[in-house]
Amino acid sequence: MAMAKRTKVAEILVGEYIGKELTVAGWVRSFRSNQFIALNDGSTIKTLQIVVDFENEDPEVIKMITVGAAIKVTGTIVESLGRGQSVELKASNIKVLGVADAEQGPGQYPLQPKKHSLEYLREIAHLRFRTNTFGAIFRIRHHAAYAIHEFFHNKGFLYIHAPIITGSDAEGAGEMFKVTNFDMDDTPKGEDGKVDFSQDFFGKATNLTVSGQLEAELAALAFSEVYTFGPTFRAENSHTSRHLAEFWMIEPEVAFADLEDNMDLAEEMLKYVIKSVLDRCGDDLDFLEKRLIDEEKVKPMNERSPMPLKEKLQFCIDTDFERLTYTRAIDILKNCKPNKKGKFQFKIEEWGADLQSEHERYLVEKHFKKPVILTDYPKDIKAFYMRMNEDGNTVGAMDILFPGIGEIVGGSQREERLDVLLARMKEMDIHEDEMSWFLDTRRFGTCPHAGFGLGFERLILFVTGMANIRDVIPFPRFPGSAEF
RNA sequence: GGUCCUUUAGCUCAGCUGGUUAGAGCAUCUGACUGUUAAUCAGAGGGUCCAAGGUUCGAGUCCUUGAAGGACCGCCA
Repeated sequence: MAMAKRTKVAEILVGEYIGKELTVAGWVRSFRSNQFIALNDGSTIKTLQIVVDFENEDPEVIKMITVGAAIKVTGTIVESLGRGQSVELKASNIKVLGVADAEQGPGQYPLQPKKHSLEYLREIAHLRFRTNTFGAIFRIRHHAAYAIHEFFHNKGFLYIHAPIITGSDAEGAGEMFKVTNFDMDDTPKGEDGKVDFSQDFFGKATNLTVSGQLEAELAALAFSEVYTFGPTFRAENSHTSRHLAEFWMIEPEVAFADLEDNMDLAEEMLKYVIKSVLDRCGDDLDFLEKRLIDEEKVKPMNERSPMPLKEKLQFCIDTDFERLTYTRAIDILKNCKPNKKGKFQFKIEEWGADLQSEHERYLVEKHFKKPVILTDYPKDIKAFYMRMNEDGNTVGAMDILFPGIGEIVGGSQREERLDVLLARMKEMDIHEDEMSWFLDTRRFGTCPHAGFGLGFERLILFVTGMANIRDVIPFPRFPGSAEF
């Protein structure tokens, strides 16, 4: 038997329902005066006020209405007599579907109608969805993901599902997690005493993917324009608020495109997603903006955000990203005040140095004060598949740097010339035989192509104004932690 | 992998140069009130001060080691 038809809170708050009888279901956020329930069903950050006729209601039912309880209420929508809301539901029937034990001790409902620390909520990630902050974050995350598919679909890109288990260990993007079906206490050994993966499930050593790029390249050289959007895994021992061991990445790959096309695509996509979130998640952004301002009140002026969240997002849409070469960036950094005064932990001395995050931050937050695209890095600090420039020293790479986040996109024009690619692989000691399937694209109908990787969680950090990447993915995985 | 910070009630925190019975707000429980907006008022219960060791007449406070959490750096998205 189906549950009686219910109307979502989001719908009630914008629709014409006064005088109508309907049913709602959700979780109690607060219960005041034995009379007013703030009911949230996740469809919006807002709550619907339920007015209980406490004089005629069963006292046993009223006792079960506590913060966190799931209830179903039938009643009539009326204009509110109070000030905080325009409409409310006058309850005629209340059914408690699930109580939330409020007694002290183990089993107590851990969410109270008050501010909790993000660290505490991280420990109860299975319940943090029910808070305003995480409700807002994950509604925004959904809309951002939807906007990404929408953007690429509208442009005629094909969504390609790259494999999560990969037989390649040369994706070149970091340490990999091993995938095996072996009994770890009794692994088959070969004659050389090493683990014999030929007896494993796949008949070879396999890993979790660190990037879908190589597979996306294969597809791009047939469909012209493709993208992947899936989980990726890095077994790096990273202890920062910007890294996860499991994160979601968007990787478009475009044939017949060069570095400039690549930058145009990335900038257009970022603006599209940010605009979609601004257009569709206004209430959630309002809440997060206010939360951020409150949180920053205790910080000194120079550590606060230069502008409120929504204004920052609008600014990002309205501004052309600053595009400059690595070489020009080094010039600016070499001659900037902090460098000359020794304020940088790592002084910029000469061309070829890898930029530290303090340098990137200076360029984005102090010098240009807007998103920056850095291009044409020295070949020695970039991956083997990036296209060699005419100068023989730099490659057609591009990194997009965002204020407060740092690198949000990393991409390049790919090396499509077989001889040049082979030479680079030899230089960087990457074995040709393992990559022959990839090299086939350069052997058969190769063409100029380009692509990039966008860290989805880093984009969500930016649009929500959150500070820790562990708070923008439902169940974060990082060194020492894989809870839930 | 490196550097630094934190750990006191269910939650958020205060606790001064070591001093005798460790506090507040919220939450919980009891009662009052009943058009509230994180309701209000009165009362009650609730503590292995992260753990182990040390210094001291005396340690929540000082020292050592460990654990857990966090920030930053490196690796990158």
